[in-house]
Amino acid sequence: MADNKALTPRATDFSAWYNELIMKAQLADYSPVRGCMVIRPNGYAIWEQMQAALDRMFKDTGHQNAYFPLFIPQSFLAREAEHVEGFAPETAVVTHGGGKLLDEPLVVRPTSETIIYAMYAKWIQSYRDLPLLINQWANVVRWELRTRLFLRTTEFLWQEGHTAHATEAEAEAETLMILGLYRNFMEQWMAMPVLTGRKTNSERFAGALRTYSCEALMQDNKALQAGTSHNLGQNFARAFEVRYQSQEGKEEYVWNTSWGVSTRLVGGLIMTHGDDTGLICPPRLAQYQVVIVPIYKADAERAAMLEAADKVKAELQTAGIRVHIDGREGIKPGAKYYEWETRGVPFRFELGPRDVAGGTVMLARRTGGAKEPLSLEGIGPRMVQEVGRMQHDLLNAATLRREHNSFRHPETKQAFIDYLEGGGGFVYAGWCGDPAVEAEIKEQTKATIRVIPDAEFRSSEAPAKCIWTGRPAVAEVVWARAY
RNA sequence: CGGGACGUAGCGCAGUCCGGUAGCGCACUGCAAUGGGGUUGCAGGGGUCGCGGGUUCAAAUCCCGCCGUCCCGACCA
Repeated sequence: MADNKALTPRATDFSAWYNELIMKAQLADYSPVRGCMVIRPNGYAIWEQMQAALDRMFKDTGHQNAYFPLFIPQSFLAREAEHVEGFAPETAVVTHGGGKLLDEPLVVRPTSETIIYAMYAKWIQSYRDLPLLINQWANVVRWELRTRLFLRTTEFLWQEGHTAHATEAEAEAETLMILGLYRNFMEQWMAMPVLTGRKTNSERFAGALRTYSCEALMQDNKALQAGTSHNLGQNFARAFEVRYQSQEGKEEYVWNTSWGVSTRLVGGLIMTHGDDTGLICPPRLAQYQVVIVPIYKADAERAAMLEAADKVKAELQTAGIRVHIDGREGIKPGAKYYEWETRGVPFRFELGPRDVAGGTVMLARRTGGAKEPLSLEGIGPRMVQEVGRMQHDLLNAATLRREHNSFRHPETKQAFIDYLEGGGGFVYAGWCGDPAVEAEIKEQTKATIRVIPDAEFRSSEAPAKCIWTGRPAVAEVVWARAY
């Protein structure tokens, strides 16, 4: 096991807390290769739960999985001007194979648009082939200078959806549908509230027409871009000659979308719910939703408690609850409690002789509150209810925190600056639409426009003026320092 | 790539100034007791002191070179 000391409190050093939590909960470890990360079983289990939920959602909306290769001919990347400009600086390039210099270097995919649309060009002939809705689960490599476990690593795991449509409207509808799907996943599964909206041009995906994103606010009041969905327009279709014959018999370029979420979400989960004890994993994503700690003295008691635990486990499993019995010997119950709390298990059952005699278990919730004896009668349905409630409570608490750390209608430029420099979260303010102003604000405050928010997130009264220049505002935008 | 710090057991460190048997805490292994919130006791295992060279009877320690890591700045899911 890892060391037994408490974590650095979040208030003391948030970043140290984050790193220590990951080590202590054994979610990941540093690899021998700089910037890379080993995802350990505890961390990978969360990712697997995420994958399972998202994969179901993608399939329910008509997508199929496929797999495209890791290596991309370097020339492919160059075919779309903005794309190559955006990604070339951070690619890893393979120059040798089998001991020989390659005729053409191979890029290790930083994202797969180019190779996928090269293939789509072969597969799509007619409007009858559209829409083409494909997703892939893959690893990608981006040669980052500054890395953080889960949040930004040189190699990371993700899914990337790539679709082709006959019309711009269809592509836009797909882009927005996925944005909503992501939001739903983040709220309902991760219990992580997000703002949705459009990115400004400077934050747009390299090669996209428009980029939309989900933005979450972490406990240190920094924003996390949690997922993006791009309307690629016909940029890649033109670069890769992805054309189809329309119903009217005309040759047209397809309209593409691409969208992705990554293992970064695990980092978002940690920084949304974690506390000074460790991880708090929302029950819907937890590897184990309930851990049973048997309590005993003599050997005879141990056997009886384990047997009772098995029965409880079976009942919970029947109700669809994921359960683990911690029957390890030589570790005191208290030590087990701390360990499972660090790992974020939502519910703990303590099961000892007194409970068995009384037909109860002692329930402890990871989110706090007093321990509570539960009757074994109907324990399955009861825990299903508890899972739903904790899921709801976590989302609620995170939403309240975000709103508490949001600032609408700063009166003056100085108030805007003060809020950001004082460690504030999301600031809603008017913007004149000038990219130079956006850059200047970033320069001075380190904050960027996270998103031009969707209608439901906008302030009831739209700001009339740009917070920086006083010129007429083209939109209300959300500013924050970001990961 | 620029500025700063640091490399000694799995982790955290002391020892380096002033050369002389490689240590401490935690973790780990075994046994026993303990067991409803981080358990004690006893006994153990584990080190090319980042790498290479030099000085010296003798180098973790002094000198030279290299490598690596972390933090701060320019780029980013």
